[in-house]
Amino acid sequence: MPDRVPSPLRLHMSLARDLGIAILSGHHLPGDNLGGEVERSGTLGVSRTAYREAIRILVAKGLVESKPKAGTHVTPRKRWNLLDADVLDWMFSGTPGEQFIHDLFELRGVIEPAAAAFAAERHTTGHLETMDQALAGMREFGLSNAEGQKADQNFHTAILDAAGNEALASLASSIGAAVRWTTRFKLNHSPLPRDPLIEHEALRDAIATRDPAFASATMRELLTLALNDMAIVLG
Amino acid sequence: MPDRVPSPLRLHMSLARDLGIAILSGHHLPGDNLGGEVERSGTLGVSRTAYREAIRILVAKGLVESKPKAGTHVTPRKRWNLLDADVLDWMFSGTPGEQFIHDLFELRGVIEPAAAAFAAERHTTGHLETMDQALAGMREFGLSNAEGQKADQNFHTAILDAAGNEALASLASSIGAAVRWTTRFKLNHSPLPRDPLIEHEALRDAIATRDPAFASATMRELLTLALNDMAIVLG
DNA sequence: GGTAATTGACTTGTCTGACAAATGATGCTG
DNA sequence: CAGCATCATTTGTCAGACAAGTCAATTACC
Repeated sequence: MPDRVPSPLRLHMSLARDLGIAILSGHHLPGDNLGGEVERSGTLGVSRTAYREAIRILVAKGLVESKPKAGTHVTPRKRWNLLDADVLDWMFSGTPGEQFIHDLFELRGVIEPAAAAFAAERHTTGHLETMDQALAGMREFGLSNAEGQKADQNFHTAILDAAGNEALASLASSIGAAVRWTTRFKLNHSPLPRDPLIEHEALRDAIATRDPAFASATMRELLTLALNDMAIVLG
Repeated sequence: MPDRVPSPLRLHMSLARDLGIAILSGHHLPGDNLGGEVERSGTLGVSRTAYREAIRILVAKGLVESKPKAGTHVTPRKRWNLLDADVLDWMFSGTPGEQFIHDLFELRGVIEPAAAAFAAERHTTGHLETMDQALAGMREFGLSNAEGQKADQNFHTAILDAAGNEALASLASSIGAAVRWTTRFKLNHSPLPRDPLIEHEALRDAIATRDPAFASATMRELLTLALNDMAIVLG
């Protein structure tokens, strides 16, 4: 299977991405008017149709709202779906604010230990297998390349999955973004990043023993270490 | 200010809503093909433009995906943004599955105690005022009408807000949906629902004392009682 | 003179019809 | 039988028009 390169983004998605990034990066502030559809689509050199579809996407993600005569305005930050997969992607395409990184990790600290506890109670052999495959991937490729990073992400997703809670599982993409950011950030700032494989294996075993409190504590440990690594680099 | 009635949904949003509900209610299963754009927009009696904008919204929320020649397919459930405000609205416009309700409350059980702890540490007087206003609303109107239910929701949102974490705050709409459902459900099934005002006031005071552990425990208590109420009604 | 209803102009919303681009399926070729 | 070229179908994009909505100025009326 020749690694299907993801088909280039459609125009409307590409537009939504560009506008989304412009908003998330602070280039357009909440309350700002993006200008009329005809005017804006004109300067962008695209049809009003494509531009409107892009706006519909942004509206769906809570970044803007548009009313007749009033135009398209950036919504207050509180209304943004910050945990949406695309929004996080757009956020991390640049350099997100330090505060937001902190918040996202704090969310991890809330979600993942709880998920680990549930996973300890409810996991099936299938979930363990997925986790083991992910660990094997991390072991084989290391975290310095895309394959290994994907494996890391798969490991954390598998735990959310094993927790047997759809609402929690919906946060997998958000957590995944944080996971990706961690490795990317550490690789950029630290020449020899500590290999977190041991803690991951310990976590897997903790879940396998079906001891919720133990699994939760082990997850907390893993997150603490990950956070320490970043704190050290940040100074 | 004469209570602006929310302008009727635009056609594309209305279409997205209808299709979204059809998907969430299981009328269209994951993998199902929604049919071609021309065909479908024809039977719905709308233009392809409006139909396409509706599809863009559903794509943005992860419910469907469309590729040339392949058509528009419902995505696997795992890809759905179940915590999106609109998706939850659509979900609760019908009768959501019992398992999902359970999952959502379990998520509340993870998020809200943690948020209460953070709120105890970080809240400002402004947050306390908002909470007090919400409590006043609950006291004045009761939970049997829209005003009071809104106040209840505002109270919980204020706590997520006071936690000083944007990522957590993004879950406000999801939590809010669960809160709305609780009261609606209890009112429908129990003639004299227990008034949860006392616990809310206790929670407010717990947060005001700036004792994270205490605030967290009080929140857990409130949630336990709410869950018990529902369990009793469910039998 | 001030307030409320009316009109007007501008912007988003919707429709129509056409062409471009992508892709799954078909059938050909080695 | 595998791989490749072709084709037909469907989504993607474009252009232009009209409908519906909303804000603002203007007018009418008290």
